[in-house]
Amino acid sequence: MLTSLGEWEESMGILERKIRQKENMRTTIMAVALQLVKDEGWQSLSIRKIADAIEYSVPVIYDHFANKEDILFELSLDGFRLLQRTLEKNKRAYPDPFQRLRAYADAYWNFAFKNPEYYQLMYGLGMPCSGPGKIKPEFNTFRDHIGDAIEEIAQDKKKDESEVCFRTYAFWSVVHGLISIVMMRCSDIDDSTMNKKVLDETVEAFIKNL
Amino acid sequence: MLTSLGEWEESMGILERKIRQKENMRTTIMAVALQLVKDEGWQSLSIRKIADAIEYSVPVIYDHFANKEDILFELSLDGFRLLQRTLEKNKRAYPDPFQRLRAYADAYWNFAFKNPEYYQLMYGLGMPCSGPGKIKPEFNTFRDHIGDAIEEIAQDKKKDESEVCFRTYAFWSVVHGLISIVMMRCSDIDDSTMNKKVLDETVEAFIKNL
DNA sequence: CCTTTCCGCTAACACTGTTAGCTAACGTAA
DNA sequence: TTACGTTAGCTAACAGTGTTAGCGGAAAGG
Repeated sequence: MLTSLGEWEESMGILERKIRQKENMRTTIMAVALQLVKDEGWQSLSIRKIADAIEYSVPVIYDHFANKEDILFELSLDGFRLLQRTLEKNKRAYPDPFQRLRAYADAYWNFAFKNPEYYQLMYGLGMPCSGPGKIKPEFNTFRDHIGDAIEEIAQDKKKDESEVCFRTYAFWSVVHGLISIVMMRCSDIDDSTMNKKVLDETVEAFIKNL
Repeated sequence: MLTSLGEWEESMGILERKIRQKENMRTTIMAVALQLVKDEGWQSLSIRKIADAIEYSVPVIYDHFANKEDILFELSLDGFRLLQRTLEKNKRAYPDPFQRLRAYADAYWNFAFKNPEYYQLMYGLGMPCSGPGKIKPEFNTFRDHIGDAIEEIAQDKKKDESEVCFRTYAFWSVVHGLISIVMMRCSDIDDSTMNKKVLDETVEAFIKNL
């Protein structure tokens, strides 16, 4: 029973909402959550803000996700899938493994700075959505792509298995480490061109020694 | 009104005591906060938990810290100072710059895994206590120590300035990157001995090419 | 028509960070 | 001693958080 103008307006909002209702609620929640994270950072994401944005009440969200952490976790998986797609594109585009390694490093760099919110969710230490309990096979996407390229190079040069493993982790580490250091924005190298140059030089030096 | 030197000294004593007590409270809060972070992780640190632990009411904490973020920020600074002390010890212990680089990498590794809570606060992406707004000169401690050692090596081999800069960032990145990857515990290299071996091999390969 | 299912809501619980404002104890001066 | 000003440390509130129990009404099935 409607008892006031306020309640009537509210119910009209709900009615309008039902008219332009979209099919999948889950994807809507994810999209809205991503936008909120992009706008205000993952720290200020709240269930109520999502509920407001999707124009549903709070408990509806819990019909699709176990909890807030779960939403952030799914978002990070989306991030991994997005990165994976660009890596696979590069894999097809560069048959030469040396060129491919350069392309992978570039792709990782570009991904991180074009999608800092994803990068934080995916690789942030002590993130609510990651850690020992939350194992993501997707986490190793970048390593696996590097590994393939380095193995291809190793076959020509007859290097052994463990050598390939070490080189793979070394490459992954140097690229990931540099990007996360720069992302913390505490480095006093402020010129982003300079930062990218450091990456390029380092990658080049690494490749030369393969 | 003060009428004699004796009374003045007495009042100074009271003032000093008050200052001492105030500082004492601050360090007590920090100690308790650190313990709580160690026990339950920074995510579950709360002002009320700190208040309970120090057996004072909540607003007392705000006499010593602007907000919760400030407490985490100060904790991270303590972490940097702790790391700095061990780096300086290594600096004195290893006159040979090659040996010193190895020691620095070891120290960084040990620091991270002995004090994961500090490491998270210091280097966690998207941490409430770090980021663009919060500039910490202490952040560059590790880089500066590496830089000195690499410069010393470069002088013997007549390398130029920019080469030193690149090598410094490359070394920092590879050590930091590997540690943070392992700390995320999503890697499928589960044997920690194996992980350390990857670091050692990578560091060795890096040093060989200096 | 009545009954059953179930969608989406309200309202609550137990927390969180933060602060306004009071009380009581303290040091100081008369 | 008494009176006064300072201030330390308190209570209680505000506005927010994640999460869930339980209800109402609409739709579906008979």
